[in-house]
Amino acid sequence: MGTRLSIAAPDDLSLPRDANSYGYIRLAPDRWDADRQCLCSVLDLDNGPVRLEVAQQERGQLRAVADRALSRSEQSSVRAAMTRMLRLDETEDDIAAFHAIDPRWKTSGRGRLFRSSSLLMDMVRTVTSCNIAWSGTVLMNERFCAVLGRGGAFPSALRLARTRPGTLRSRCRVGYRDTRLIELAKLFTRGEIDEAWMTDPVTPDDAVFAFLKTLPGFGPYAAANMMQLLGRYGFLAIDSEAVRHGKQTLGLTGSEREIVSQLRARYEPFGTHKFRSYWFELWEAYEKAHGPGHLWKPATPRAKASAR
DNA sequence: GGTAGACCTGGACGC
DNA sequence: GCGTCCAGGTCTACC
Repeated sequence: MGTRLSIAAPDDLSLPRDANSYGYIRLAPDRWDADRQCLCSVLDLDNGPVRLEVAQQERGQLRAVADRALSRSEQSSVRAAMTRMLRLDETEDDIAAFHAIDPRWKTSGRGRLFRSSSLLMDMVRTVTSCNIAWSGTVLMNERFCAVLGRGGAFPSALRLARTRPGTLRSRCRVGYRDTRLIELAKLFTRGEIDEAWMTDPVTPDDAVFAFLKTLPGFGPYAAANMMQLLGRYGFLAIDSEAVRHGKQTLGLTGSEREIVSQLRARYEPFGTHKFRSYWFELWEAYEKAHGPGHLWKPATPRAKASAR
């Protein structure tokens, strides 16, 4: 007999909209069930892996159903995971502040960006999204969880740190990213990545960004992407998809360098919210082309970041 | 500081 | 079915 638990959410949260705000919802062990409109995931908890289905039946509340009984401590872990993934700790005032700077998203209510249930998972997903088509990222993460994770969950830092590069390369097909991912996991096991420091509002953005760029596999794009995943939205993660958006949707012209420069100028007025302004503009273009994100099926063909 | 080339995979394409 | 080419961001060597 599984456990059912209710999770308090901000009144302005819409699960279909806010879960489908970033492509990581489509990376194992997470999944959006478009038919049942629920968020599915696998978490590795104290007593082993558990499959979860999370739905929203009423305003201000989510309901999670686990496939086995959960201890009190495990229930807290589920709540913490959902809080992180759906950014439930971003208040309505936080979102209103974004809408005050960029009113284009006030009607739709967009403001929250989906992320992973842990910092390590966000970092691995970011590294596996670099220098590869989105379909490759999806495949890598599927294999990563299937090969290394208990019950299909995301592996622990310890498990990843103890994995041989050859295993990652041959069975998870991560290519040259093998040693970078293992080194990253080792930094976690040695306590050299301090999430509290990175999320502390007192820590300057530039210090966090500089630290991220020292991590294996993290260049300017990956570090900027991690900034938004840490709730610091004042950095633009410029990749080939951003340039494509500039050309195709915004009609920018010139060399790639000139387009990047125009993109930076375009989003500069949004200050500490610029990533969200950029991202929701990009996401809106995807939804215009493919329909609402919460109706996308896993097989819907999409370009790389259209699923990000 | 800027630039070129290697890294690795999956997919598209031509034969 | 096979071989070739290409996209994608980071890293390192070199100027």
